Amino acid sequence: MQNSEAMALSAALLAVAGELTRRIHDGVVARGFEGVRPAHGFAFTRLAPDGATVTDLAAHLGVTKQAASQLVDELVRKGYAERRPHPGDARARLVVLTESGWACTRAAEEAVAEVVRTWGGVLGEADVRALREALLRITPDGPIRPAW
Amino acid sequence: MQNSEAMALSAALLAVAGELTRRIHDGVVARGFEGVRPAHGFAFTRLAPDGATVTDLAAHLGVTKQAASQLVDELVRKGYAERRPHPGDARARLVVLTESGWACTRAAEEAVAEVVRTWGGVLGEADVRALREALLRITPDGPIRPAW
DNA sequence: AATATATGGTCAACTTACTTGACCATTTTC
DNA sequence: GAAAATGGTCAAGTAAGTTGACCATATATT
Repeated sequence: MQNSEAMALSAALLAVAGELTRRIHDGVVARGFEGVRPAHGFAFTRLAPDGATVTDLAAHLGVTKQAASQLVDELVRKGYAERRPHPGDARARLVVLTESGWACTRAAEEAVAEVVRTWGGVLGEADVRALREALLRITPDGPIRPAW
Repeated sequence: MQNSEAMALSAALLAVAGELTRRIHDGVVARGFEGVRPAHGFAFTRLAPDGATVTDLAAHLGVTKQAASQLVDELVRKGYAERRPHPGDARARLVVLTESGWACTRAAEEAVAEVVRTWGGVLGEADVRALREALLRITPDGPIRPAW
């Protein structure tokens, strides 16, 4: 592969990722959820199943636990999450989504589906599937990190 | 396409984009360029051919011209760019890369090539090509924006 | 069992990378 | 030639992270 082709791949990947983020955000806002930032979405995916501790969240997001705690403060203030006592560890607290938090999560999923549908319109179903499979194979482990 | 498949695609795309950014940054640092942020790379790609004005740069990056100006201040302070009078418009200034700026650009290109090579090792050349073509077809116009 | 160390969490202060608002110099429009 | 638009900067404010200090509880050491 030529150097310029690698650069084109890199630029396209980053541009598409930026556009995806923007359109998810717009879609969530369009569904009536304001004051939500992209970073909150990644917190939601970690909180969604059964809740998580602030420390879990910090590791998932790749930030300090202080930053994660401030983010939880914000989610609580906006009514998307709440802190509950942690069963079995009196130091810890379990952060869980409220009903509003679940609704916002569903809105984000709808927004994602909408964007992917437009990609399907351009590429066709088979190529979208191939894109997904290729990306899954090169997906790294480790914390979710902003693309820049 | 199922909703969960769309979510998997979205998550993989964002994770790969974040990892790419991180590895480019690491590669540039490993080649001896310190104090460079990912955002500088996008500025470099705009400045590279013939230079650009601060306003051009702001549009390219999707930020205010004040922010672009501050970013140029930083690049100048670090020796990667310089402000020259603009030929044909005495209001404007042409921001161009210094030799050090070009060297840093080349280092970033090498780092990108290195990452894409590892993807080639996992996917094979044909699938990397297909990935590039698919991404190019869904690449949006407009300013480069952070993925979150 | 008692003590030492590690872990979960928060408070406070600081930093960074942006923003908005005001303003000046030059260019373009009419 | 005057009015409006454009390129750029200065200054101050804001958002989202950081580091450092600290407390409460849990785990490990002896």
